[in-house]
This record gives sequence, structure tokens and C-alpha cells, in this order.
Amino acid sequence: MTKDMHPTRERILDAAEELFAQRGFEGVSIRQIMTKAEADVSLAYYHFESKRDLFDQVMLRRVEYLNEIRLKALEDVEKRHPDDEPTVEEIIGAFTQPLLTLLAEDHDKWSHYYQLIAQINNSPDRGGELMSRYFDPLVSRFIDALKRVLPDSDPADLYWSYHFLSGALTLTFAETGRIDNLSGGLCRSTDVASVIDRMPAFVAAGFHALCKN
Amino acid sequence: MTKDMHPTRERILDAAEELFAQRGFEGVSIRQIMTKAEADVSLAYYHFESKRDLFDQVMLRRVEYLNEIRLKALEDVEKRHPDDEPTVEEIIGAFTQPLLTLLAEDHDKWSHYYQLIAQINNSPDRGGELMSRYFDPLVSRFIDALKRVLPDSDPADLYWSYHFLSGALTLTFAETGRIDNLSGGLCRSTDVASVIDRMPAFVAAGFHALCKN
DNA sequence: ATTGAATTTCAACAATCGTTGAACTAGTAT
DNA sequence: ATACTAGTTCAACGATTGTTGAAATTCAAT
Repeated sequence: MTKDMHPTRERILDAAEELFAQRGFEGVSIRQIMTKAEADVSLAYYHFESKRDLFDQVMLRRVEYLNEIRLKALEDVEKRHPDDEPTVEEIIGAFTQPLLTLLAEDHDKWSHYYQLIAQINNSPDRGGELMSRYFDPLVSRFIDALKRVLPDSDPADLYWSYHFLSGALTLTFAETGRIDNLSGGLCRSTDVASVIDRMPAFVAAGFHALCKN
Repeated sequence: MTKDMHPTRERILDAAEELFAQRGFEGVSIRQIMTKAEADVSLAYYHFESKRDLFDQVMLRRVEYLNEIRLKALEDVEKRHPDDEPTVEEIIGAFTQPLLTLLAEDHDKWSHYYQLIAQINNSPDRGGELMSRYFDPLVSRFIDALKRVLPDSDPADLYWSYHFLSGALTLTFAETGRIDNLSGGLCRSTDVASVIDRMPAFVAAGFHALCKN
């Protein structure tokens, strides 16, 4: 139990995570967060330095764990192939499946955090900067692995392929309900199992089409 | 010249479009918009009913034209195949190329509007609702065309494939600069030509992999 | 020159914003 | 009992928010 377990601090982070995810940083006030957390407004400034710091701590609370399990998934794939090379599908699976599995297993815990990531990834203002800070070391590790599997491909093709993957993945995280409308209820944004079944195949085919050897 | 050409109104819409795109609806104040538009604060309420109405008019100003040219592109593809069926690549090209061509030809005019769409598409709050209102009639038309080309595919596969396409396309529109960081400058978010060269191939391969006949 | 409508300016409103300092409570160690 | 620290409450600050009403200006039509 090395985790910071102060209960009030955790309640504030939970409330902030949900509200930031739904309405963005500027769309939510400290008062709304503290009302949802059932705590006094001033407690926000006892446990955090500022609104911006609160936002940063919301991001930091879960990002480290995510990067850990995704790195481990990639290392497991590589260990499974001590002599030959893994497939593109296996590497992409290591990138996406840990996230999707968490979401499927405990939707209430992860959905808001993923929605927040979706918003940041598509935010022209500081989205690139924030996503790079939190995820690029891990992403570079994955792209290196893909370079090894596709050694004769143009690196630009690989980066753009990752870009398309990133867009597809984070729109899934946003869970906007649009696919529900569009399909007349046939598909549901929150149906993670359907995404697990389909996204790796879709994305891997895109990589193969673009990053030919 | 049937367009509404009131110059002040257009300047307000231009300023609002750029600021909403960068910082979101709640991240921008009327005063900031009117300062950029070099007009008095009250003029916002002479030309528009409210901040929300201003936002809606920013959206409406360009959406009709976009839907027109994309529908025309699809009809052109279909006219080119009076007897046989067009390819998946052709239909996806009709969906994406008109948008990307506009962006390549007049980046200053369209980039902010596209950034706004990227943000809305990934906004958990009202993103699904807004995107459906503005684009779903057109999108349904495209999915129907794809159903005709892939008659034996599961419709759910088609809707999810479109979902992945939508995510890849709108993250491109966001132009966050992340691919610039990640690739160490090799790729640039604003390089539309690179996207035109790659996205249709990537996405079409995904459709084929998922929506087999 | 005068009317009248369209457009713009100026001043202000109540509400809410992020943030702070001082007082208060609870519990632990001396 | 006392002192100390962590956690919490209360009241308020200056600034900014969306919005409005009335006055001033512009300009074409009479």
C-alpha cells in the first residue's frame, strides 16, 4: 500500500476527473468539483496548489500504471519471440489490449479518465504537448518495435499509421454515443468487447497497407 | 452573392471560430472574441442571440457547403459506375478528399473550423449529439453506398469501421503537433499532402479486413 | 433638412470565477 | 493538561463572466 490514500484527496480527484472529462478544464469550476466531492471549496487549495495543479494530478494519478502494463505487454510479446519476429498484430495488441481490458473490467473506474485523454488528444491548444509528455516515451518504444518488424518501411508511413491508430483509439475512448445514433442502436459506444474484436484487425490491416516491405 | 455578407458579423464569426477551436466553448469569453474581432462587446448581442447561438452559427456557416461537396463527390463516383460497383477506395476517397483538398488549398480558411470539429467529435458531453445533427444524414448516405459494395458484411462491422475512420480523420484535423514531436520533425501535423497520400489506403485496408464478403 | 432604420458605443447589472487568510476541530505526542 | 500538526470550515477579495438598456452614430430615403 504505497499509494497516497488520503480519502478526501481521492474524492476530489474522482470528482475532478469526471467533470473535466465531461466538460473540459475551463468548462468546470472548482466549486462544482467540490460540490460533487462533498467537500468545502477551500479544501481544493489545501490538497492542491491550484486548479491547473489539480488537473495535472488527475492526469498523473493513472498514467504511470497505464504505461507500466502496456510496456509489460510489449515485453511479453518480445519474450514470446526470442528467435523470430513478432507480428504487427501482436505489437498493436500489446498497445491497445491492456487499455481496453481495463475498461471492460472496471468501466466506472476508467471511462472518465479515458474520456479525458480523448479530449486532450484532440485539443489543438495544448493537446500535442500534453500527450507527448505523458505517453511518447512508451509510444516511441512501440514504434521502434514496429520498425523492427517492418524494417524496410518508410518511417514517415509508420508515424502516420500510428497517428491514425491514435485517432481511432481515442475516439473510442470518448464514448460520445454517436455510433449509437448512427447505427440506430445496433452499435453502442460503451460496448468495449466489440472494439476489442475489431480495432486490432482494422488497424493492423492499415499498417500493412501503408508500411509495406 | 446570396451569402450573408455583413462585414462585422463575419469578423465576429471568424474570431469566434478561431478561439472556440483553440480553447473550446467555455474556454473563451465573449470579450476575448470581440477584442480579436475589434468590435464592441455589445455587438455580439446585436448580431447573435447569445454565446451559444454564436457557437451554433459558427458551426452552421460552413457545414452546409461541406455536406454539399462531399455528396457531389459521392454522386460523381456512382455516375462513373452506371453498371458495375465502385470500389471501397473510391467511396472513402469521396468522403475524405473534398475535405482534405479544401484544407490543402486554403489552410487559413478551413483549419480552425476543422479543429473545432475535431474537438466536438471527441467531446463526451454533447459531441455525439452535435456531430449527428450536422453530419449523420451525409454519413448514412456513405454507409449505404458501402453496404452496396460490401453486401454480405455485418452492418456492425461497417459502423465500427466508419467509427475508426472518423477518429483517424478528426485527429488529423486537430493538428495538435504531436506527430511532429513524436517523429522528431520528420512528419508535420499541417502537412495535408502526406495525409492525402496515406489515409485512404490505411482506412480502406481496415474496411476490407473487417467487412469481408 | 428630416425622418427612420440599421449599426455601434458606453455604462452597468448580478452572478460566478479562482484564490486566500484566519479561525476552528480533531487527534497525537509530550 | 499542553502543545502541535493535519484537516476542515467560514467569510471574503478582486477580477471576470454573460447579458442588457439606453444613448449615440451612420447613412440612405424622403
